Amino acid sequence: MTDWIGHARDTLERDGYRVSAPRSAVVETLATLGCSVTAKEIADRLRERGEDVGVASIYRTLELLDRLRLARRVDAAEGVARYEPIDPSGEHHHHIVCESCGAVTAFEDRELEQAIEQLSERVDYAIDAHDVTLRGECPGCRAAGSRH
Amino acid sequence: MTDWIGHARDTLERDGYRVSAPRSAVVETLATLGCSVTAKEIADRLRERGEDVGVASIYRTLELLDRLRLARRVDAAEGVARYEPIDPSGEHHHHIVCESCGAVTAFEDRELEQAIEQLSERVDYAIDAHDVTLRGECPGCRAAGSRH
DNA sequence: CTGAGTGCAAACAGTTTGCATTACT
DNA sequence: AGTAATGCAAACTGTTTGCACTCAG
Repeated sequence: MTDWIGHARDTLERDGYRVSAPRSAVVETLATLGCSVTAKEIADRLRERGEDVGVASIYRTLELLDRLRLARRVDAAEGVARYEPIDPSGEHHHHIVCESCGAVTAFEDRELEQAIEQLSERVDYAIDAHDVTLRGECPGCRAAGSRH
Repeated sequence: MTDWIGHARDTLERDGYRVSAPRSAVVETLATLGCSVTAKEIADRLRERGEDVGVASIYRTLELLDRLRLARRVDAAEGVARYEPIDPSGEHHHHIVCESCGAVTAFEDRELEQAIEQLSERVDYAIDAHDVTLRGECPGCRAAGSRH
């Protein structure tokens, strides 16, 4: 995980982009926050640390990372764009989101990946990515007995 | 499909909501447009037909349909909320979106559903819904040889 | 010195909300 | 009459863009 930061820096450099301080800060923060991160979360975290970065630069950096396949946009919850680092090994996970409290949990499932792989070969699109989102009630909310 | 309209009307009525003209219009339009529909598309369609409905009412109706499980929000593409009718039989599909042109195609896959079902039993959330989105290049864009 | 990158602020797009009006029941 | 629902317009939220400025190569 930590060396994703190095990988990202290298890729940026190799592709002729400058590894500026603001960009580095966004990359590091994205790596730290890890999974399903919003632009606002990055901005807040950076502000706390005193290394303020303008929102525009954050968005531009995230878009760049997405374009370079260093990060991906995940469409779990509605309304806000969320990003997460892409592991160069190709390993990835998906998300379960709680419909009551909004909590997001990650999971991996070999069977699911297999089904998607096979499916991808049958369709007439050239598939290069996929997202799966499960929705339900998290253990905490179940215990609280909240029926939406 | 057509009788989803009746089903929706009945449910609204049964639950004590008025089946007003604007609501009906939204329900019918959603049924007609079918898969992965935005509020704007509904508004436009209705305007064309002269039965103008305010955007606020469209959003309120869609939210109501979502709450009553008559429709669901699909998180395929980023930025806009898309809705589609829920078939009372439980039958449903997922989407492939073209990263070049934005086209959306629906698909169904038994294997995939099975994998998700099994997975759902293993996790500690009470899963009641899921979304799968494949991304790639549609046949048209592939032919056009567009590398993003 | 030159252009890539930044930050600000204004512009935008989609969605939500407050409130006076309309229209079922 | 009483209240659910509507429509408008203003408010909001998240994101993008134009532009002058900065800074690294």
